[in-house]
Amino acid sequence: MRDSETTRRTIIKESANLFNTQGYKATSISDITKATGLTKGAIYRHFQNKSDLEQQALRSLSKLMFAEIGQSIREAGTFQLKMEAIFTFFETYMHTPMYEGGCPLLNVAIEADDTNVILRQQAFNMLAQLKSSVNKLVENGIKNDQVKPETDANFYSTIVIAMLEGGIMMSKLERSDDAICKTIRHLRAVTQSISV
Amino acid sequence: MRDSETTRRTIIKESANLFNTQGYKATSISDITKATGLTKGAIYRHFQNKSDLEQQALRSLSKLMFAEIGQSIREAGTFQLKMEAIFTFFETYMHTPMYEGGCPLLNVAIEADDTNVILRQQAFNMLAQLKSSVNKLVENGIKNDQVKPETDANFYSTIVIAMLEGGIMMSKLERSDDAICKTIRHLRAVTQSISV
DNA sequence: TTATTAAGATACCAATCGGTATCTTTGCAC
DNA sequence: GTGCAAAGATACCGATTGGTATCTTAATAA
Repeated sequence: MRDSETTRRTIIKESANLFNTQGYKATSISDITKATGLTKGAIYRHFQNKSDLEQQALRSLSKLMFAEIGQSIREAGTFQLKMEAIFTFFETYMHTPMYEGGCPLLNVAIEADDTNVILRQQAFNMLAQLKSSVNKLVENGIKNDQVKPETDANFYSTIVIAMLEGGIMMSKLERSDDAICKTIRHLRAVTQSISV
Repeated sequence: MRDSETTRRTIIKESANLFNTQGYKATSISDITKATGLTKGAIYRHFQNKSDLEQQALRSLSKLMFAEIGQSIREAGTFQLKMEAIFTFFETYMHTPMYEGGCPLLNVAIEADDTNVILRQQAFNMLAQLKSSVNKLVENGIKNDQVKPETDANFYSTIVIAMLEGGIMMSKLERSDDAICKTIRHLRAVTQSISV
């Protein structure tokens, strides 16, 4: 028989790309057949329905995103370097073809927050995971005398994420690095101000 | 004959509401007939096609938003008070039923940036107008010795807008004021730091 | 080489999409 | 009242939607 797992992966990869650029509801199954070269029958053999495919595609994007961020963080030694790794990740991934449509978290949050409970929950979990990651970085930084002990980790992580996502939105709309670079420049200053 | 202008306004109002909550592409004409109590024939008498309705509905949302912000700004005397007016506007309008789906600029920017050139251009113009407004506030603040003369207006307006929009996304997703309040708290500190 | 079974293709379904042509109703001028 | 024109309702169009039932192809075990 044919390699089931390979075709499954290509379906997820191509559909994730389409979902992230065109939107989840706006992407039809026939869009996915065109992108994969497969037929509807092949797709529905691997996924129960469109909602199932949406969930798995978003989960794939989420894993991809956190795997990359996680690796960058682990490779950096200090709090400041770890934050710098996050900044460069968000700065560069506008250009990488990996996430053609921009930040998967931002995209799905805006599309699903009022209409799709399942995707909304996944987006919520992604945001929680992102906040938790930054929180831990701050807490470890405090333990290792790299961050001022009075720092409010939740406050810091919230404004970092808000500013990055907002900067991405602006840069995507303006088709220019300008906004995301400015926001990161500010975030570097904020990070500096809480460092010992 | 019936009052054409009134029905026209209700169509725009109801469709703008639906577009802003469900998305533009995801909202069908039949959704709008249900919301307005009118029929397809009535809608297509007032608008050439769905794209035409989308444009006019977004323009209506845009006018509404800038009219409110503009008024708040005019009523405030100093740079700090004007910025405070913007902050409270973004802080409160999560609760107002006026923009049920959140920030019209953020919503249309995320949906249209890769797929709909017309709406994308309108979103681009909205962002430009918003940036221009904040820029002018800073420049006037410098003239009136309320803002430090070395302040980079473009830098300031970019991080203010990015942080507000990012905060809105997070607060909508978490269904909690927490994120937007935190971002505004930070923006107050930033605004304080550039004030004389 | 052949039987088996999973993978994928084809053909179809009702429902809905945006859009239009036509019919009916409404309100005003006379 | 009657005529008239504009506003809105109704009925339809082809295309597309998500989904399914069935048929064909391909790879492996015997």
